[in-house]
Amino acid sequence: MSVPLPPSRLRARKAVLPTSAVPDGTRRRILEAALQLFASRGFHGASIRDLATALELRPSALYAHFSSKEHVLAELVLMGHEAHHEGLRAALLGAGSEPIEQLRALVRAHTLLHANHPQLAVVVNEEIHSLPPELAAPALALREQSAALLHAVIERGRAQGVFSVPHAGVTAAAISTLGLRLPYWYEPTPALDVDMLADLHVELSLRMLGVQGPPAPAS
Amino acid sequence: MSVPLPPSRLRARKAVLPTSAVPDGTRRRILEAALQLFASRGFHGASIRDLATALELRPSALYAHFSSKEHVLAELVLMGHEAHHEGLRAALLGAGSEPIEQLRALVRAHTLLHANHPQLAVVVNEEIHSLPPELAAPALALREQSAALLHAVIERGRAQGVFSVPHAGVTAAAISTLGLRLPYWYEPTPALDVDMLADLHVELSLRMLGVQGPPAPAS
DNA sequence: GCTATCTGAACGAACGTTCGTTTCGCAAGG
DNA sequence: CCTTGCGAAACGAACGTTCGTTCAGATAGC
Repeated sequence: MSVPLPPSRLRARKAVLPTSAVPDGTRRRILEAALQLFASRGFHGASIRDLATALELRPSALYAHFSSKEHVLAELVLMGHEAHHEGLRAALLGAGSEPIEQLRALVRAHTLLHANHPQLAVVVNEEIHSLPPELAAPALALREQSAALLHAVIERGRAQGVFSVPHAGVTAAAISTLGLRLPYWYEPTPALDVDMLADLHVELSLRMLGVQGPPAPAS
Repeated sequence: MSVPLPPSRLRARKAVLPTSAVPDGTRRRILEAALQLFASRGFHGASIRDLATALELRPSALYAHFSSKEHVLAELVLMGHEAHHEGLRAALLGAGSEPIEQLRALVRAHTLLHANHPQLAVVVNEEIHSLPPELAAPALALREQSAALLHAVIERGRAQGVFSVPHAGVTAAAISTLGLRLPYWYEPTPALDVDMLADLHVELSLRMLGVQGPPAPAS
């Protein structure tokens, strides 16, 4: 009951899976509870018994749905990368052929995904290192593909002369990073909702790429 | 011997403490080995026995120097925050009174610290969440002071009209983030050494702040 | 009566930590 | 020069607990 609060990385918020590919049922409940726990205490800091307690189950019951604790993490990590990659791909498809529009779409999607699914963003980016290489590999492959999307847009924009950057790789890293650290400080408020945040990240990204935007409001 | 390689977050590089405040000896060796281990496997993923093995000691020997595993981490986390804060403070003192120069100094120092001490950066930013609140508190206080330094410079620049940002808080977060994610992708090479990287981060930061820099080289 | 799900008990291993003993460098005393 | 005593450091063995996981059996829905 009155156990001293364990340290927590993310304010407790209900974890929501970004996909409907996992049908309702115990398996989905396990994934959502594990997402919450792994995000707040880390993979090694959250035990199977913690997970079972959160689900009001006995530890052994989990093994009817997953073959090991690592496989639960692996599924979360893969799912997160899939949602991310699919989000970027869809955004790019919906944008026109102009690099500026494409970049706007990518940064918006990247920011919205990280802001709307902070726990998954944390687990995907931190706890993937707790997976053995063979379980992490599929996710890492997806990650490379996602990075390639951004690089391609930046390179095209540079070739067309609409982007002007001192160093494409460092700039791409900077833009990706905007989203990656979000879960650690951002929380939606009426004064700064996810949509405004995405617009701000687009603006910052374009500035880094040397695109002259509209003058900033006086505020 | 041929144990299957455990997953690792950071390429193995010798961990160097950024301070000479810790005298040579076993205590310092423990801190450096723990830094290496905690950075690569995480606090919960690295055991006292792992640490002892790396030091060619028996687990019990460590307790002559630290009262618990948590206290080893706490010392690393505090030391990292102190080095960071002191680095920023010194950089700011060495800069003039112009916001642009002050920002350049802060971003340079921030980037150099993270690039030169990647393990410490990772431990400080990720593993601090494994500490009980009372051990994390001193470091968190320092962190707030460091953030305040950046905020103050941005606010002064904005008041003087040399910076023009759509949202000061989000821009400050973006600039901090540039350094925080460095350990995960950057490694010094002749083609991109730490000094060039710091310059690039300064340039990106000034662009985000709406400062017109020199035109980017054609490369 | 088959299948899917969960329980209860238990397994061996690994965990952080404690404690009595041993080792060793070194200064003091004869 | 040898002995003695001392404090710091490391050892070796063990502690109680928690870890991930297994498995035979109970339960429930089709």
